[in-house]
Amino acid sequence: MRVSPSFSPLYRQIKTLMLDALQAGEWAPGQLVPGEQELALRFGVSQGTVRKAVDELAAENLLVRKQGKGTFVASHSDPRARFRFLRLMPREGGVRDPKSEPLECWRAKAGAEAARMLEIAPGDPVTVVRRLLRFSNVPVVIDEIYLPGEVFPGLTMEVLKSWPDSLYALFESRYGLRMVRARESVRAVPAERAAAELLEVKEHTPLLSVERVTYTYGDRPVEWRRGLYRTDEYAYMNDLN
Amino acid sequence: MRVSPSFSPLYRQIKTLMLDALQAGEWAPGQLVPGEQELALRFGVSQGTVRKAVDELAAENLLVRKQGKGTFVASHSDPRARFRFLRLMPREGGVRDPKSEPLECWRAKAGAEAARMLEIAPGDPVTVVRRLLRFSNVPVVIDEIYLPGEVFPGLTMEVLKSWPDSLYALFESRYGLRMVRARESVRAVPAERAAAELLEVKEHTPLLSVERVTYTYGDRPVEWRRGLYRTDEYAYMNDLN
DNA sequence: AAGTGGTCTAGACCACGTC
DNA sequence: ACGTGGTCTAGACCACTTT
Repeated sequence: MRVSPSFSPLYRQIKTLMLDALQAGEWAPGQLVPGEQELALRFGVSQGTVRKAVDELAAENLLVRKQGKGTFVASHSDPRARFRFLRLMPREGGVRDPKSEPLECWRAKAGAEAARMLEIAPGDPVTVVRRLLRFSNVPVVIDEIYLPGEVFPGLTMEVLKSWPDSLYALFESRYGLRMVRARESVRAVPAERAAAELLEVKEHTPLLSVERVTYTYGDRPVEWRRGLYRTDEYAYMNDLN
Repeated sequence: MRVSPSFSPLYRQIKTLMLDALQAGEWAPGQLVPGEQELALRFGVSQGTVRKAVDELAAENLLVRKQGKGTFVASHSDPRARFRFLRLMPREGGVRDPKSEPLECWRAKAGAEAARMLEIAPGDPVTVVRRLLRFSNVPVVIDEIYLPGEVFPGLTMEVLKSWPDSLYALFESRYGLRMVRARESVRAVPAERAAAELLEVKEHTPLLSVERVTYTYGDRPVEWRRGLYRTDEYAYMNDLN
């Protein structure tokens, strides 16, 4: 007898409930979440079932387990997660020491492409940020970042300049918004005049064009950016499994 | 009291034993591995412990679980795994329909860089393969592939031509060697004369340079390749978690 | 000592595929 | 009907951190 045309195991339902709690901000980034025993009680299941839900959330980098201490909500402020999405690494060993320098920040209306990527209507307000990334004081990356205005109100140059490091850490603490996953599309393009000057390379030098859409909880896109990377000293590293 | 300075849980030891069996060829690619109950008996642990070991091996794409049927050794012949390492996708939807055309195949001695990448001695024999990948009949990728001669004896143009599709499927069935993971390093470079002609683009057109080292069981490097990708119609897609 | 996550076991039952 | 992996439970004990 067919009983369950769309069967969903208990631990997945628990996982969804925990996702809801994360999205609603009940547990904020960096904070300790209730123990497994307590969650088991709250959801009326065994500890093992909670454990499986937490396992999956930890595998997706939404939670971080620390033996003996507890389970925490992942945070962009965590030093180990600071450059989680930055794949650019030195070609020859060495260290990666990025410094962000905001260049511009203005308000605009979403064009067709930005609207499609951010799943908003064309003409909706967006905030655009341009910035330069230096590694060991050498300019390596230009980013142009499109953010839905509704999601990031009051974002100005002053605010950007007051946050020396990660944009995502700023978003997290100022807007309570955590970036969960991203998808990048990488191509090779020639440097245009303006980009060449900023990156201190000759015009037409091949650059990596890295377009990224970043998603928060619930697969909601909240950032679209295009980066131009110099790849003479650095390379886009990727592990394939 | 400190009891275990280097504690290793049981399921990891089981996992290692299973890795040994895979590496030794006791279970060949595509084949069914013994059931969890049987493995539990063989290793003298509970089914749950075997399960955790298999879980990790499945997460690493070494095994594939199929409910109701059993657990199988992952295989490059599996249609779903055929282009597991190829990140190039059409920019505008559409389908990906790669056809491989071998261009050259010769024997050589490993240079300094190839030797370092393949962890062999400079001067050791290597086989070099050059090939062209066409998508919908358009040339998109040139690959130059370095293989340790010891590992791939008797590899010739005739052999390559007799395998229409995946190189890795060939390696697997002819040499019993499975590619487990890879690391890619992506940069933007200008097209040189020869590459430009093959890819039917103008000289100096920016191309993606994709260098890949591929590893088999036990993190043993067995392939080093450099690809040049046209990225006008296709892009290197990457999911960040 | 107490609390957390991590491991291991044993057993029951469910969903899926095959015979 | 049977065998496979998938889920769920309950309980014991281990490893790590803090009090």
